[in-house]
Amino acid sequence: MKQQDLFIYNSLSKSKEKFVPITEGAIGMYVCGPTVYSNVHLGNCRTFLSFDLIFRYLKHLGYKVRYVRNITDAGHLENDGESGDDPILKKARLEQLEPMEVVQKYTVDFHTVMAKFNALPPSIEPTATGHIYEQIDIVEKIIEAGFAYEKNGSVYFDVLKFNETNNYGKLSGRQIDDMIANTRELAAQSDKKNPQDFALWKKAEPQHIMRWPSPWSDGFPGWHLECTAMSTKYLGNQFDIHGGGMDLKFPHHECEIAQAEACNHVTPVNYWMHANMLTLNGKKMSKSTGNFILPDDMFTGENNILSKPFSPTVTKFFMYQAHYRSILDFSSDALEASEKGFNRLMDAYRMLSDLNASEKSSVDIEGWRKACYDAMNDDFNSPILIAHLFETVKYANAITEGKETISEKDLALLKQTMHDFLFDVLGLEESVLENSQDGEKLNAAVALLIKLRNKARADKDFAMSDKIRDELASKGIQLKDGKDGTTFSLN
RNA sequence: GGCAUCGUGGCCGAGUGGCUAGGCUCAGCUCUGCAAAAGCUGCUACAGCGGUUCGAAUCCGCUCGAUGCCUCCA
Repeated sequence: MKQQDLFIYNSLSKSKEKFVPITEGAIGMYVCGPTVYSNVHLGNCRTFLSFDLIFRYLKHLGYKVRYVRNITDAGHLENDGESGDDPILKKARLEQLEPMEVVQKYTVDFHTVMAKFNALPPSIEPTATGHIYEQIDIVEKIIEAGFAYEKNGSVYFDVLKFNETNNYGKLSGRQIDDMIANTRELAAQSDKKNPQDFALWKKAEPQHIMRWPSPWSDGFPGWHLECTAMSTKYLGNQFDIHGGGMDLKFPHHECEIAQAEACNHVTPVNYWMHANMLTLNGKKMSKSTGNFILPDDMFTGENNILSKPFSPTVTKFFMYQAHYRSILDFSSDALEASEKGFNRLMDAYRMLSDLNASEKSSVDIEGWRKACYDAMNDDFNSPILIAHLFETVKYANAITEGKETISEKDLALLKQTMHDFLFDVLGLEESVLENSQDGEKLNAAVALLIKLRNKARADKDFAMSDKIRDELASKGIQLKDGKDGTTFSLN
C-alpha cells in the first residue's frame, strides 16, 4: 500500500491536519485504557473500538505502529480533597478481595470482551502499578523544574506557576483566569496552594493498602501521572498520536501535557484525538449513574434495553456507521437497522465469488476503490467508507443480472479491496457458524430439510412444505427461496 | 455560572457554500403455489429568526433545545 495523504482532526488545533509522523513510516500512538475496578461497559468499548479502527487502518497503510494502551490498576483518586480513597481500594473492601485480585478479574474481563469484538491487542499494554519508579522519577523532575511542591507528604503540581511560562488549558480551551473565578471554596482542608493544582503524589492514609515508598511518603501516584510515565517511556518525549475518550480531555489530558512539558521541556504529543461518547437514553453511558449496558448482556440478550441479542460484530458495525467524533445514541431500532444492513453487505461480499468476469468493465472499480480510501484518509470516516462498501451490493446484483460487466482484473481488485476493508480495517467477522464444524452439521441438516420441502412442493403437498418452512422459522431458521435454490439464515 | 460540542427527511446517520451520502423503515413492482427472502423503483430533509452571498443545511449573529467537561469515568 503506497503512502497516502492522511488527514487527522487534532483536538489541539480544532482542525483537520495533514498527518506527518515524526519518524517516516513509523507511528507512536498512546491511548488511555480502562480502569479495571469493574466490568467495562459498552461505552468504554466504543472508544477502544474507535482506536482499534485507527490502529488497523494505519497498519493497513503500511505504517509500523507502536500502539501503547495502559491498564489503570491503581492510584486514581476518587476525591482529590479529603478521603483519598481510590476506586480499586474501595471495591476491594467491598468484595473482601485483594486489590490485585480485583485488578486481575477485571483485566481478564476487559481482554475477553475486546477479543469478542475482534479488536487487536495493543503493542504494549503497561500497568500503572508496574511503573511506580518511573512515576516517582517524573515527580522528582517536575519538582526540580520548580513546577511542583511538597506538602505533608503529598506533592502537587503548581498550575499557576506553570501557566506563567507555559499554556495550561490549550487543549480544552480553558482560561486559567476563568477557572480561578469559577472555583467554589469547598475543600477547606486541602494541602493545595490553589484549587487548580493537582496531585502528583498522594500520601496514603493508614488504612490505604495500595501504597509504595517514595521520597515524600508511603503513598500512591496522582491519577494523571501514569500516562505521562508510560507514554514517554515507550514512545519517547515526543510522539505522534495520543487518544482517549472525550471525557478525558479535561482535566486528564490537560494535566498530562503540563506534566510532560514541565518534566521534559517539550510538548509531548503532535496529534490529540478524542473519541466521542456512546449514549443511552440520550445520556452518556456511565457506571456511576447506572446508565450503561454490559457487552455480554447485549450479546446474550439478557437486558431490558434491547429487543434481541446482537453479536459483537454487528455492534461494532453499528458503531462504525457513525463517525468516531460524533456522539452516538444506542437503541434497539438503530441496532436492528445496522444488523440488516450488515447481513446484506456480507451477502454481497459472498456473491463476489460467484461473479463471472467479462472482457471489459462497465463499472469503475478503480474510482470506487479510491473513494473508499479517500473516506478513511479524511479523519477515518468509516460511515462514508461503509456507504461506499454498500455500492458493492448494487454492483454484484447488476453484474449477476448482466446489466453491468466487470473484467477479471477489476473483479480481483473489487474482491481484494472488499476483503481488506471488511476484515483488515473494520475488523468485522462472518458469523461464527459459517466456519465452525457445528455450522457444517447444521448446514447439512437444513439442506436435507430443504430437499424434503422442495420434494413436497414439487408434489404440490403445500401443507407439508409450509410445515417445514414454518417450523424452522419458529426455531429461528429462515428459509430463503431464490432463483438458484433455497438458502437459509439464522435469526 | 464558565468552557466546548451539537440540533439533518418516519428512525439511525454522513456531509460540502452551488451537483440525489448511505443504512433501516415505508409504498409500488418483479419473482413466488402462498408467504418470506432477494432484486428494481420511489420517498429531496437540514431547530427558529435575522444577516453575508449570484447562491447556505454548510459562513456570521441572536433565540430556543440537547449533550459533554468543570468531581472518578472511554
